[in-house]
Amino acid sequence: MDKTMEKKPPIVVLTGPTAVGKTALSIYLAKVIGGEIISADSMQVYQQMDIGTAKIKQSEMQGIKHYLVDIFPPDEEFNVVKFKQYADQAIEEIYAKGKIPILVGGTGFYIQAVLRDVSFEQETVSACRKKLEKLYEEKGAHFLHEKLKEVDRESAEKIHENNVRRVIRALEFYQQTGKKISQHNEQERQKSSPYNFAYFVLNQDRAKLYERIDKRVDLMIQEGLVDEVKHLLDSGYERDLVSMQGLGYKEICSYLCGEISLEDAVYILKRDTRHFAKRQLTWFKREADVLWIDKDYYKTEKEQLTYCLSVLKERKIITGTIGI
RNA sequence: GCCCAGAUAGCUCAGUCGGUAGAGCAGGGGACUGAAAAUCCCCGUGUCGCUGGUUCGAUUCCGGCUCUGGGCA
Repeated sequence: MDKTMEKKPPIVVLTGPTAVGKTALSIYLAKVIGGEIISADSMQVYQQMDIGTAKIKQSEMQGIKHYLVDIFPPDEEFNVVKFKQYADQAIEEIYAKGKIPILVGGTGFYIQAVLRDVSFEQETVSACRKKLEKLYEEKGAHFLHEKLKEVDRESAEKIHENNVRRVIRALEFYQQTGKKISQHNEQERQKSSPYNFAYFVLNQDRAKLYERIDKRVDLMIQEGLVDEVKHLLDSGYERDLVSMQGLGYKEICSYLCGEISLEDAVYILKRDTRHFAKRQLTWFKREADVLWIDKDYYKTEKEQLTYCLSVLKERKIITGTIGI
């Protein structure tokens, strides 16, 4: 073994806002460096949800193994903790084969959990959250926020009282572990990554991205998104499932239930997807050590790939012999 | 051709009893550590259609013009 080589295990991340073109580049990259793909996408894990999640098709995979795609029914709740468990396991499997794991997908939160090896407290999913939700219904957001102030002042200062979901989570954390979530977060933030990683974010001019989003939504409708959602509802999967909160699903549900016209549903879906892309970008901007791949500069996939490879060689994630 | 109603932010519109204007949406920025495609926070100057008049002062009142709806011929 070369002593100068990085001791940390290698990992590649390829992300970016929705519809920017991650999938195509990821396959190209995986083939060239001998990698396997772990999907970092909170919605593509669900079976029967293909069109709306823009899930990669078997034929598009070109023989590259994908982990964490299509693994749960729509009524199974998925979250970061599960993601972290499955992803860590997949990473081990990939190393065992002597290959490089490539994390591909737009859920920045999930990527962070794996890359920084965030540890999650052992918590039992209890009635605790339900109780807090009920408390909110009865007493309102301000009351809950005041309650949080009593047990974890720092969190209360950081979390806006209208952000009920996060206020509830902070309270839940305290009740379940006896610790303050603000302290836990602070601890985890200090951690440095156990990996020798390259974190690529594919991006392009905002107006062009929005055009792509609009087109992709139109395409989803053409490909039968409405039927897909209808089939899910007919199969007994209800609107309030976590999976059904995904973009494309909640809007089409609203149409199928007669609340809005299809035209309005499409308009809202496009708009919400644009908003989502913006939020993703905000996340990536804040992440440290991010390598932006500007599509307006690296215009072709080949140029994008060449850039990636140069970084990977420099960081000794791949050896110098690999080329296109 | 005549009558009526409009013309104000990218869009839909409110408003100023005359002292140069503000909502929603769009758009922009931000937060995020067990729902994250979720959840939440912050950001509003624009020849007030053009042109005369009245006035200390007009986007606001009056006249003319242009355009857009609707009606009558």
